[in-house]
Amino acid sequence: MARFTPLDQQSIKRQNRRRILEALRRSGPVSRAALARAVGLTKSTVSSLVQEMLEEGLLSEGGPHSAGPGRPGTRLEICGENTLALGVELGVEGTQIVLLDLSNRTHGAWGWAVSPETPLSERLCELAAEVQHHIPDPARLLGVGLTLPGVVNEQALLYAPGPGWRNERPAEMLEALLGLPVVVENDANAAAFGETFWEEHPSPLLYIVLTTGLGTGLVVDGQVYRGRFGAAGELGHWLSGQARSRKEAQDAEDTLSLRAMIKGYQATSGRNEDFWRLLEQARAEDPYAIAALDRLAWELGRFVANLCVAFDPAVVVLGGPGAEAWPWLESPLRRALRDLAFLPEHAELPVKPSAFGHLASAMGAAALVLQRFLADGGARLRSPPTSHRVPSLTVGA
Amino acid sequence: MARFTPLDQQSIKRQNRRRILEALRRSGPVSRAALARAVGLTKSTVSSLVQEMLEEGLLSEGGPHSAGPGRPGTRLEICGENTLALGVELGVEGTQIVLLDLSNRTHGAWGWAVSPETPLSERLCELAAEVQHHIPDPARLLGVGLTLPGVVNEQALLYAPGPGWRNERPAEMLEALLGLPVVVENDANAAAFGETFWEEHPSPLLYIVLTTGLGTGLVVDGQVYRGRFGAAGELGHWLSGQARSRKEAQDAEDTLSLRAMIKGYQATSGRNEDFWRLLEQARAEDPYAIAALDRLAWELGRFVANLCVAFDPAVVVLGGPGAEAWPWLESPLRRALRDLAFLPEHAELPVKPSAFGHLASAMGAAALVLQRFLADGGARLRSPPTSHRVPSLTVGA
DNA sequence: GTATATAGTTCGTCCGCTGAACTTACTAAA
DNA sequence: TTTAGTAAGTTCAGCGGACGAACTATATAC
Repeated sequence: MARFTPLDQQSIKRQNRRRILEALRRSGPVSRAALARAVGLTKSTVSSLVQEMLEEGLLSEGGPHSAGPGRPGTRLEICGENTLALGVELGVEGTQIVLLDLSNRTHGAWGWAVSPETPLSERLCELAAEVQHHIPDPARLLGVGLTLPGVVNEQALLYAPGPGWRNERPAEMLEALLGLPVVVENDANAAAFGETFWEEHPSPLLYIVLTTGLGTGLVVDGQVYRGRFGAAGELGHWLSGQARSRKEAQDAEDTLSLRAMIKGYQATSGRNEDFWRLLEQARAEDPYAIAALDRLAWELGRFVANLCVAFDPAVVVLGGPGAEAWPWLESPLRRALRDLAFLPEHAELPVKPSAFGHLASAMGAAALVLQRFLADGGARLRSPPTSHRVPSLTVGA
Repeated sequence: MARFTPLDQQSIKRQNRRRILEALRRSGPVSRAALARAVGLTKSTVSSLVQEMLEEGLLSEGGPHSAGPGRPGTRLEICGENTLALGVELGVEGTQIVLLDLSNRTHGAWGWAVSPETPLSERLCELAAEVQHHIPDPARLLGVGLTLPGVVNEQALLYAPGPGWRNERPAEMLEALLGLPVVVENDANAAAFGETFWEEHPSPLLYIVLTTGLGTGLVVDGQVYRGRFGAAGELGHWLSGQARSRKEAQDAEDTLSLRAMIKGYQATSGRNEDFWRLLEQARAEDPYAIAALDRLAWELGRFVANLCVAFDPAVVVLGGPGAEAWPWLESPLRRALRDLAFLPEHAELPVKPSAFGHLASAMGAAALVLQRFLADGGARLRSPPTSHRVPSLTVGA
């Protein structure tokens, strides 16, 4: 039986600190008084909590801000320098990195391609070297978020069909290499989380990653839903048809994925081109390309309609390379959704492309690190508050 | 933006009271000292909280309980009389009622059949009359839980395909009729919740209701997952095939449901019999009946395998009339699951029949009422016990 | 009986939030 | 320029709730 850790007064404090940080993150620089109103605490409480956080170097004071009569407030801000998080997407075909902080600033974003067969350990070493070279003073980071294109269960990778990895422990490996806390997550889950972390979205949010294959991530009330083994949302592997074994069976990816669409396009047009070329053709109004995208959109609409009777999301966000085709997808998708919706409400379900494009997973990974930090009310995860005022850090944008 | 209600010391107290109640509910009569160990509080804290709850009539003291050397403890128990909850399942073909309390005692269970076309208002009046007649002093109830075979969103019924109800407000109606708080929930969700409330289960738990149609309920960490409109888990309406409209389309119920199975059975055997007769035939080893059940089991296994890549449950519970066929379903289902599992882990997924048979939904409904009560730390939802609520209460002394 | 062990109570202490009173710093009108 | 008005931020006594040590109560083992 789980050991209970009953709430104590400190947990209240932690909670209130978290709320202050979240309010600051959302509403930008505001005064203590405004903060108190926003989080529902008294001025005195906010004042003393803010005082602490200032001393810890978590917040910083800006100039006075006058608005109408009365004493002007002092602008409070989250100190970005001390709340840096690194987000890394280890994709099948490349690695993508972003460096962010809690004040919503992006300090850098870069990536590179890799060969799909590279072993995970090699990818991690490569990553570690990159971090050591390009990030001055990595010890200041709160941590590293790492996403993988596979099933992640309790920081372990169970299975990644794309690159063919099985039963790996990337968190431990990377922690050893970098000496930093590492959070591992499935790529679609991370992207879904990132979307809710930086944008205003209703809950539940369902994120669909449309790439070679198909995957989804679900965030409910700010929490990633993973299921027992982290396989929740692996809907690309939903079986249709009557086959007696998984190998013979057809799955959702076989009809809904860029791979499937390109196959159809190649068959009808006779052209042997990849997704990006196909998009170019569509821009040039090539009927084969447009027909292929239309079929994709319809399949996607059918899929979304089905997700409504499974997860009943309040919003659906489309990500992955497939999202680049959004202009061609939107209206046929909407039509399919209207024709196939179970509830009339589902026909109006908001569906939109990701706000972060190809950075979505990496941004989500970083968000997971920041989220952890917030959950602890901004407690220093490492290097307890001995010397708080550390020299400032600037990273190439 | 949601109004924040920051934690105060009272919420800690409420939380601790809840934990004490939950520990007592699980572990039966125990001493204050044992309780303190179980919930991780000090003896003094437990003592004072228990003192209060005794005075409120929430707990009662039993005789001393001696175990080895040392002063024997005083057995503490939840007072059933003051924690009664009524659970009602309004099914398509009948109404089922249970009367329970927090100490896990069943005070009664009964039901009756109704005509499927009866309007909802009539069903509720009939129910109210039944309650007034058969329950002495209904005012003592903590509340009534009501389940409906349809989509329930924020206490309103959006759509119930079975009886054909749409946009009804059963909670308000029943509250007016009975003068009691009412909680409304989808039948599968309630059954799922009941299963986690009274049995030890890992999370997430997925409950499959196999009746004429097909529905599921999901409970994650003790919370029912409903989605935006309460349509989550309406998987009977998952579409397969390429149809262009919902009417023409085939859905999961068309292949996986008792209706579908019976249709198949009637076609092969030429016999025009219902599910219960089919079960009798199976008991008599009729090959047609057994073949029909085998097909059902296989479809169910395929469905469960798919649910693993959608919800990735830690346990699946089978309910509804279909669960009565469990002896014939178990092994073919297991086989299908093994052949179709995405992860090796999924092949071993625990699948079991509901512990509560045809009472499952009604028990779940009652559980929802009790759960609310617990969440408030056992605060009287109605009729505050004289001096303990508004005036400043004297602790200890 | 004596020793030991456990149950339950009492009371002083600590911690975090509150609310009222206060100081500070600005705007606007006289 | 003065003065009233208003809002920001600080201070401090007080309160509620958990804690822990010391205490009392009541059993078993010998």
